[in-house]
Amino acid sequence: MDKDEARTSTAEALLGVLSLRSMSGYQIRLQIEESIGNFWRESYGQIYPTLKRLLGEGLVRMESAGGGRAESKVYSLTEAGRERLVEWIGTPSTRQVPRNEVLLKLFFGGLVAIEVVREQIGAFRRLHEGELRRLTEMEEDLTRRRGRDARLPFWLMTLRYGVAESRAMVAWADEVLVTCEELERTRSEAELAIAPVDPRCRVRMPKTC
Amino acid sequence: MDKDEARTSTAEALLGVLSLRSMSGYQIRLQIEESIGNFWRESYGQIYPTLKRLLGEGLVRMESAGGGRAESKVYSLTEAGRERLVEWIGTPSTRQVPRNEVLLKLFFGGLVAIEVVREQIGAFRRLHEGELRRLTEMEEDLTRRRGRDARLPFWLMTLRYGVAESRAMVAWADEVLVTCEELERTRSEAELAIAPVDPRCRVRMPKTC
DNA sequence: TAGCACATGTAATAAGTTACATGATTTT
DNA sequence: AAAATCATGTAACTTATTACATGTGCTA
Repeated sequence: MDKDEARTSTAEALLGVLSLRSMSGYQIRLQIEESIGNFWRESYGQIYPTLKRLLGEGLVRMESAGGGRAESKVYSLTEAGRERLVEWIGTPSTRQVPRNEVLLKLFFGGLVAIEVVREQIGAFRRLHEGELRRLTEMEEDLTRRRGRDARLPFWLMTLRYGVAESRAMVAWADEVLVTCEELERTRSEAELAIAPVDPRCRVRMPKTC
Repeated sequence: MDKDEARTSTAEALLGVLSLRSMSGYQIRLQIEESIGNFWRESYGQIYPTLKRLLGEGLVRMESAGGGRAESKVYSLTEAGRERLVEWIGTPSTRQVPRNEVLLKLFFGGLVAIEVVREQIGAFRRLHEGELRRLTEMEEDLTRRRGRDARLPFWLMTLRYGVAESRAMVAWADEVLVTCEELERTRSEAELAIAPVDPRCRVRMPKTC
């Protein structure tokens, strides 16, 4: 259990979006949402303090602007900031195990009726089907609107990631649903083996059965 | 931006592993690692306080045991605990966007030399290739050792998730690597278009070129 | 004039990791 | 005797979200 200077990449995410264009903290949030929002989120509670820190480190520069609706502080990337960003992109990425609630429930699925599991996985499947549609639309939309931008290929590749993932998840869910059916069949067979062959007998069984 | 009682499922994860067998806090950690460790982690800093809370809520029961190497507290699931667990399994799961550092770097990949991107994605590919091998081994091992357990299908399905995911990630990485090659080709063509047609001229160019 | 979009910022809260303190027993 | 394993627990710290306070200027 080492510490190893883990740190998260909030600062680098901000430097990244500022490499697209100069922005206020408010705009950074919107920009994050609509560009890297599929795999990265930042809240104001992170953005404003981080911008202050980056300013202190000389990685961004700030200029007050009153032109818009409200008084705003427009941040831009400095040369040092750009260098930091470029350096970070080349740095090995660490991946930590992300928690997965659906898998946690599935793992203990033996404790509940099989329909409960099926419903859970069904919802998961629908979610990823929706994602698939949404991402495909984004792909088309982005290509239409930013066809000339030299950075488009990189943006599309991140979208393709989501597509690949959701496709795999839909396929996996289908596999699980088949297994659920098999389990149900096995269960009712086991039930039949215990229960009397004549179905009429079941009706006459007492409640404790 | 609503709160909506988000809560995480640390407590339920503990109830879940306690449904496998009664355990001490220490053993819970080991058990988590080797059963749901592919998609769920807990640290002692979470486990011990949560156990205390669950005990207070009557969801687990505790018995001191001195039989082992050291004095230990063995926790078991109560009926209420089991009910809570079962109820939770049927509850709709929420998914929040998990941060993805590799995608963040790829998104801003236009800022660096293409080899840097390729190295980053190459490492990602190797990681998932390794995962694929590891998970497949786990699958075989688990089937061999727990072939009779009625819960095995559920355990295998969570493993299949990882397999499906890593397979998709390897395929995606290959797709990205191909795109990188294309980008490189396009770049050198653009370079050629600017540079004189006769390659001998390049050698005679001054450094500033 | 009410409400919305733009805008900055912080305090409270939550969740979680890491590192440490402590100690018994077993293995090498 | 040293090292590893089993075991409990907490304090410090980090990270992040949420909710709120505050205010401007445009639009319906």
